Amino acid sequence: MPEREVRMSRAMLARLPFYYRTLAAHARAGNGKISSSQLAASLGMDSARVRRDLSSIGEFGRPGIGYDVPELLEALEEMLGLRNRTEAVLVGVGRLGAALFGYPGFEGYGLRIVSLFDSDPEKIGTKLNGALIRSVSEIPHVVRRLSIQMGIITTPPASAQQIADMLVNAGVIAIWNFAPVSLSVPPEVMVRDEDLAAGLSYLSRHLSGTTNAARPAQE
Amino acid sequence: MPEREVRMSRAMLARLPFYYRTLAAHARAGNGKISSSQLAASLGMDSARVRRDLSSIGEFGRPGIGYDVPELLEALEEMLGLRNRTEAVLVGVGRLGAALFGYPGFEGYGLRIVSLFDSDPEKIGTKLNGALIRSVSEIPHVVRRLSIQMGIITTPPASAQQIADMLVNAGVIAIWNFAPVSLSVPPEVMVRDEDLAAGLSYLSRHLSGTTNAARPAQE
DNA sequence: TGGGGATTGTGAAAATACGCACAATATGCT
DNA sequence: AGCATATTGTGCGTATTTTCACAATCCCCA
Repeated sequence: MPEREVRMSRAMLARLPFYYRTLAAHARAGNGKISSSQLAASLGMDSARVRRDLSSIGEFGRPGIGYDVPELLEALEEMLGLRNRTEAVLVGVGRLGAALFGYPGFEGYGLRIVSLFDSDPEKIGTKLNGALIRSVSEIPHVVRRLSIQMGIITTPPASAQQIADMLVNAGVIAIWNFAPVSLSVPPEVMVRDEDLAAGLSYLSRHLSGTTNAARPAQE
Repeated sequence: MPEREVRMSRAMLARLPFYYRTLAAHARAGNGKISSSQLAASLGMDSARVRRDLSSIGEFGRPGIGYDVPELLEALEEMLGLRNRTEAVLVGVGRLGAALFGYPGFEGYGLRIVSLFDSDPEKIGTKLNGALIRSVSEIPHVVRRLSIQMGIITTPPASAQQIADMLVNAGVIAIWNFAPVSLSVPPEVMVRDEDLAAGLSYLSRHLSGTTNAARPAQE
């Protein structure tokens, strides 16, 4: 029953999606095998790190050969939870919210946005790409009824915390937060902050010439 | 002339935008002072780390008092390069590209998107919010002529590398990449990958129940 | 069958990053 | 003035992460 001691560091976990992405590209290109050095080169990192990361999720490599792309891909999908279909609600149908809702790429990751909410009376009741925009006051009802686990917040920062509270109370356990504020949530709820301004700052700093930093790691 | 030994770790650099964000919110709320513990609480981190980070960019705190919000804010703006106006071009006017172009929040960070490009003949020549969408073949000309330093890539992954090459050749030194691929660029060019799918994976993993990880750090 | 070249997995060292704990400093109140 | 309270800046031990380096493993081909 000792499943295999899965000892995964925080930093490594953040890298898994990048391995996945690169492997998927290789799979599409028809490569059946890939070496740690190739993978490292594609991602601009060290090959030893790739090997250690991959070895920590299982034994997929064969010495002298490399990694089996489909096999590894499958393991990563499993590990990343991409095989589960996830249903989410999106709150805040502004430009960003609309873009996310229309983004076709999420399907491949098992995500489906099943309901839209906004607080603007002008928007409530209208449709976006065929989906009805509901009042935020309906969040508790809808989320609970559909047993939604994920909430996507694309509201202005001022209302984000309040929305987060509503979502959490209604049973959401994962929040994808695009509002530029840090949310407080109970420890069992996972929050992923996607702060566009932070990314922008990173680059601005480079442009201002104040820096001499090397190329940043991803994300 | 020893400017002050600015020794900044990579990890710390990634946190600066979050300090900035939180401080800006406090400034708007009218608070003139803030303590490391308040700041830490807002961001869900340790106060010692806040103090060490802030002390490494200068001496802004006063023992027994805390930090002067406007002063610190100014220092962070300087440090993050937010005082420079940055002009950028955006390539790939799909849903995401359009959302970014219309996003008003970037102004506060000194970013202005001055030109849009796409390869779709249907889009070329049309306007988005009053801005003309040009053919990607005009990238070299426009970027060079306007001395643009930043390129935003919101194209499909397949063409992202090619666009990156064009941008770099035309003189761009910072790339904000929303396409889910790792770009190869010369070392002097800085790339920031903004991979939405990576964020999604992070949360999916939690939902699949495979995890027992605590709340993740930001970004 | 055996040697050569490639590549993994990992022990151990090095480098980073974290957080505790406390001396030093500042304010306010009596 | 003197004491109580608040809060910074940082030395230092610990934990985490990265990198090096190499034995072990595997395929290919003669």
